[in-house]
Amino acid sequence: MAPFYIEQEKFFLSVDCIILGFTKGKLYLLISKRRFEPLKDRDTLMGGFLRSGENLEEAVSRVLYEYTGIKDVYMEQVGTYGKINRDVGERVISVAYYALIDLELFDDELCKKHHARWEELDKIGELIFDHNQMVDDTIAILRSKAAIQPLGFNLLPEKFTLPQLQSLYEAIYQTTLDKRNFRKKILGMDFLEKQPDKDKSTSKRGAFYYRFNKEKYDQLCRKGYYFSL
Amino acid sequence: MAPFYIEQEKFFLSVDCIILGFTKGKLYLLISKRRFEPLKDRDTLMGGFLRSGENLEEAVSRVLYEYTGIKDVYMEQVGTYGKINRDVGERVISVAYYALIDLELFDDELCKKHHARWEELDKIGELIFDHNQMVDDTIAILRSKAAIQPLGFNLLPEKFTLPQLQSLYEAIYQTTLDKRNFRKKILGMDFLEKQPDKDKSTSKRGAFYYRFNKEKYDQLCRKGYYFSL
DNA sequence: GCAAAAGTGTTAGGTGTACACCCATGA
DNA sequence: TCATGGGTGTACACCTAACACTTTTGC
Repeated sequence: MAPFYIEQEKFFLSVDCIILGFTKGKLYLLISKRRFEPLKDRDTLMGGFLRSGENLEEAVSRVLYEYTGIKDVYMEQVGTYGKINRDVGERVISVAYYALIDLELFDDELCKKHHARWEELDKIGELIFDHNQMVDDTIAILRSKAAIQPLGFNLLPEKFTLPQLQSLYEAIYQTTLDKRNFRKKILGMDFLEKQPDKDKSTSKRGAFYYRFNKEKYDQLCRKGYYFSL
Repeated sequence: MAPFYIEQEKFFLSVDCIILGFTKGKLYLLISKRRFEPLKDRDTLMGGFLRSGENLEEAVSRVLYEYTGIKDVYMEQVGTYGKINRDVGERVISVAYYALIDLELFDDELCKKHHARWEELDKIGELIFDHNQMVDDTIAILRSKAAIQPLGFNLLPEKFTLPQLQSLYEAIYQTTLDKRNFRKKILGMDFLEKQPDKDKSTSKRGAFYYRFNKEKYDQLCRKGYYFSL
């Protein structure tokens, strides 16, 4: 490549990850302690600087793997934050991505190693820079997307129960849903597969497992079908 | 500021603008000819490099003003495009914003000066780099947002008629709407103010002008009201 | 046998959608 | 007077939301 743009300025670019997990009816955010100056040891999202050999998504995957030990995570761009003084060190433009992970796959050892912790989403304290804003923007996106796309399944294990799924939606929308209406709607969509076995960890009777069938869902979409709540 | 991050790499950052206008029942995109190498003279979105003294939105406003002569435009971030080889010159990470402008305010002289032109949205040819992708992403966002937020008014003059407004929504969603149902719904929302005068440019009878009352709309929102289509 | 969570149908009210005719005016 | 686009009301189907009791089983 010829140096076409030499007269232009260059900038530091980072990626920040809003890593969400779900368990026991609550959404959790992975928070870490910043490892370097400025603002060393303050609460921060997982992040890292972009390197010249990688795409944005690759940088996010790298950071994600480093902090969680998980690969192949569902992620989406939240937006880019570029205010001149957002970083108190030097000017850094940051691209935020959120990731939804299944907490059962999560490596607790890595968590300790990075001084990272899962914090309840509605009890998050002050994070550095504009990281709280990034979290808020993520929640807004999650709410609007989860209603029209089956995003939530990324936060659950492969096999999950309907009460679990319902409590996930209740956590996302901070509301309570009618059990009967919820089941009617979600089962009417025809892309959940009932499994023969039950989860007996939360009740004596046990709740049947279901599985999200992506093929069926995609097939329905191609026929002009629309998911909605 | 101390040089905290010296060991990190820096990148070129640009902003690209998807500028949309609406007139005569159709959406138009402002397209320009690239003024420098590489790919000089090819069709491109309006764009420019970020400078160290400005926020992202300021860079967009600068580019927008330069090409259209308009200030105070409604704009939103579309996303950030950072693939390693997206720019054939050198690596450039680009933040895309869309802007909705009222074509009546538009300066045709500037258009000619910049070899820019309004192209019908569904007749856009090949643009440089990933600019077609940016346009597609914009349309997707516009469709999902216009249904739940009164965005469309940014594309119309202050005073507009209901047939105009309806044809705007028809253009955004590539569909036809029932006149009676549309009027019932939109007037039921109570933030359109009927004006005493008519637009007689499209019919002999003339259509009453309306005005979008942002105060009323905000007030309704605060009461938990939700706009929807 | 009882506590605790899982599972199951019906109804009323509201919302979306389809549909056809009269009105005002300039030419 | 006629052609053109602006404006109006109703009926039906569908979807949503509210609601209470039975089942299973470990203790």
